[in-house]
Amino acid sequence: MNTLAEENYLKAIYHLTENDGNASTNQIASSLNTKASSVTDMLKKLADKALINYTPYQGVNLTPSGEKIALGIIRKHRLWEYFLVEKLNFKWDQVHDLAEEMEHISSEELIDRLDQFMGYPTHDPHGDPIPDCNGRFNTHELKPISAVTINQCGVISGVRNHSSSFLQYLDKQQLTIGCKIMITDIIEYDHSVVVQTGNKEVQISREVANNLLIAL
Amino acid sequence: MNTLAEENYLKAIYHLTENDGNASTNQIASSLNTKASSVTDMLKKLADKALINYTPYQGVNLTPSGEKIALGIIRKHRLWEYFLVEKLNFKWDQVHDLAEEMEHISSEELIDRLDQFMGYPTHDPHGDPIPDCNGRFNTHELKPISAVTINQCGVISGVRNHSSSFLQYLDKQQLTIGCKIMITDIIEYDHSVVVQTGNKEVQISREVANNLLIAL
DNA sequence: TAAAAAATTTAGACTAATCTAAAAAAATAA
DNA sequence: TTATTTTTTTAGATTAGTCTAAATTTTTTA
Repeated sequence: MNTLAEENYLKAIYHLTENDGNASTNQIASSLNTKASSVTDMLKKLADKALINYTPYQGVNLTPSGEKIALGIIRKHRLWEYFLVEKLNFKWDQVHDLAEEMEHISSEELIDRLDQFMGYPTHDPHGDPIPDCNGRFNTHELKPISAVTINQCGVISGVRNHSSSFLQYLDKQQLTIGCKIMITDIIEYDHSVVVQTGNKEVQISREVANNLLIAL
Repeated sequence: MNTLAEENYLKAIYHLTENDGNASTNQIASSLNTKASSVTDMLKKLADKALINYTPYQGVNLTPSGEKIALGIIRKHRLWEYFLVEKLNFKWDQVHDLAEEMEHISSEELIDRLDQFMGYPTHDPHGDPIPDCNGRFNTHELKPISAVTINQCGVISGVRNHSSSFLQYLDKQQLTIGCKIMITDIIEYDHSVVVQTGNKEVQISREVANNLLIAL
């Protein structure tokens, strides 16, 4: 098995390389709140274990076995988040740090039984897809609201930022997962977006629009 | 917060001093599968934190704040065991090691919500009492079967050994928590005990009788 | 109660993960 | 294309928890 620190590095590298190609030492350091020199040390260790491809100064990406481990951790994280919200009635802005701890419980059988217990959910409370026990999940195309044109409709389906302050703001504006919305105006001056949700209209900043994802 | 190692030491000391007075360095070492010298180091650290009373060469016991932490961990352990058996359909012989890992998840709120979700159970799957959120629990008097006289009746209510081999043996003999039994004979030669359970009679060794607890 | 045995502590070393400071490599800019 | 800046790595130290071996204290036994 891998240590807690190793698991956190693999998960960070997974997320940093989800779209692009390689993760840099500094990117990893900042996403784990650690120093670049610590990252270098760990990269050597993970490379020795054949979990990452590492060329000094060139950044890293996951090998198939590293990716498998990362997906296992992400699966656990998202299933625990679902459990916390659906069974224990936590709010979606309260579960991230808890799941961060629970994702390191090692048993595969436990997580598979938890999955079954909850009826094999496909998405966590923030709209992120939950990998199945083989690490597979559907990546439906989501767009940030900032990338959508006027008069388009869609369903809020994900967030790019999981901080509780952002999620609490969305709650207050009633912009939560599953809401049908329409983009009614885009302010030229500061790129704010005016959104029709249910019976009311709200105006959200470019920053918010960038971090709120919809399915068209 | 305390480290994982500290929590394990506090829990071990709690169990070793549950009945008697002080836990010795060697007792702690053997219950944690570590060396006496490692234990001495940790005892100093726990004493510095005022979690144990430690006089060199004299063994240790918990201070009130150490006991509070130990009871918190035991509460978590037993609630997770209950969850694993009642909600995820694990067998009672499969949950100990899993709960050993889960008991270190730190959130109080999580465990209190889990407690509520399950309806505030009072005993775990092995019959051990679950401390409430203030660390209180009832200690009903249980006796090992080896301490009971012929013709006495009782209900199997606990075990002193949590190993899966012992629990699997009890399953096979249909000697599980809640079973009504009667002691029908005690073999003088080797202190085996003959027990009436349901419609059949089984003979159990002194060793087993020592580790199986009943309420009279 | 002195000698032997057992239990405990001390001394010194090791590993994993981290850090700061300095050196080296790569990227950027003049 | 040389100098400057940024990024990354190396060197050496630190902390928590552990270990082995030696020293010390306590307990047991004769």
